[in-house]
Amino acid sequence: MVTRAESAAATRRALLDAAAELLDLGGPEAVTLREVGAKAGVTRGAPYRHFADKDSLLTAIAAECWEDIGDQVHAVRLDETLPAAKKLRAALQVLVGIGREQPHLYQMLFRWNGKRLNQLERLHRQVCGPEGDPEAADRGAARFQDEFLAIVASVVGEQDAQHYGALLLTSAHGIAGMEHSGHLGADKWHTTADALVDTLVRMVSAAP
Amino acid sequence: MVTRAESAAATRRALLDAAAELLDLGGPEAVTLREVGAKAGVTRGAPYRHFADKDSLLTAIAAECWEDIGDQVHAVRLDETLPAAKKLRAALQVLVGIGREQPHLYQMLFRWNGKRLNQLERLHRQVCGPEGDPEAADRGAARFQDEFLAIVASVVGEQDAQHYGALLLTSAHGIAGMEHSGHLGADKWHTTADALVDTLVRMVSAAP
DNA sequence: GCACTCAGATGACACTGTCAACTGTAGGAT
DNA sequence: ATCCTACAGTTGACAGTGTCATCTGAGTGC
Repeated sequence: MVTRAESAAATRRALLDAAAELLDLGGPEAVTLREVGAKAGVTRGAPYRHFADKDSLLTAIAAECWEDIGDQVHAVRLDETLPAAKKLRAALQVLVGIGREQPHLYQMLFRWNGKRLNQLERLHRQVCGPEGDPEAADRGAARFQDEFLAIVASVVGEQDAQHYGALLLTSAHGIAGMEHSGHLGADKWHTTADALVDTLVRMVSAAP
Repeated sequence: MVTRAESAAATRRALLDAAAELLDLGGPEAVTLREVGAKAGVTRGAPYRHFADKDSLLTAIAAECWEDIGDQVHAVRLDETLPAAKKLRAALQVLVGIGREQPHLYQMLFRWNGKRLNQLERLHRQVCGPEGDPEAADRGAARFQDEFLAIVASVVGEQDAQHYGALLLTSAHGIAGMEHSGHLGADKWHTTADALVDTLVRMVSAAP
């Protein structure tokens, strides 16, 4: 026999998995609460017992992805076999790789946190309804940032880590985005995302 | 008296303007055909006489923006008072500036051309319905690319123009995107979008 | 003058997110 | 053992949405 808490947790997981699959296949528009419920074996209203709204569900997926990214970059940072520059390259490739293989998921990572709740609404949710935990994604992103910054610092020094870290991250983000949107076609620019990342790392490594 | 063609052209313009305003205020979700029609003084069905669907309307807006960007970069390229590196910076700032001041419009520029019609569907549209001209945006982007590449070539030479052009463009795109999504907050990275663009130009100008 | 074309209006349909009200059961209190 | 409560999940409903088939009426070529 399963306790009620276990059952609820299982449903929540099933909802997340179903939503992630739909997101992967057809983007955010394809994630309908009805189909998410059907895939998870419940009905359309059930998700509202676990997430405040559709947006919170997508944010929760992004949060899990951020956590995963944090783990990967953490592993890269601790990998003793890699020289610093290679670590930098590997860390950036984590992002670009997700952008390439799960573009819709990637978009969720960097989207404007749609209904950024003002303090009043957040309080209301905290009292009355299920907490979407909109901060979870931010915390995951911050974890990644810390890991990433440590790697950057090992290449350019603590002093310039913030600036060059931001430069590398935004650039990788742009590479991922334009690769996805088709504006970085090899026939258009005669280069590839990977080559751009390499150049980026090389230039920053040699930066004054 | 107005001819029918004039009236239709005026309506089309009104639709584009109304949609652009709604897009600016509330993003793509806020652009509803009903409200676009209302703002333009027609009803919800009217837009379908000018655009195949909502997506085509948004694409048309993006196309106009690309054209505008092309003009601006063209002017920058011809400006004799600017040294090459400053031209590069100015060209990139055109993009970053739009990302800052009209973020929703900016997103339309680089989105995956949603319903990228396969050849069959495109033929069908060509025969039966109004042409959304999904290529217009691509043409506008290509125009910008040519202008931009010429400026890049004047800095790094013809040989490396494609590669470094792509690097600069993707990076600027990432800067604009992360600034918009709030992931480039000054409190997080202790730097600004403008500073990043400057560093980018400096590094590329000094590149081997 | 007349048939025709086509911009626009209108009714309808399927689908969406969301919520109020309801149901049934797990799990603690008596 | 019995009652009670909390709460996961269901169901019905509603307001919007994009989209299409159909209709209307005025400009236009003959």
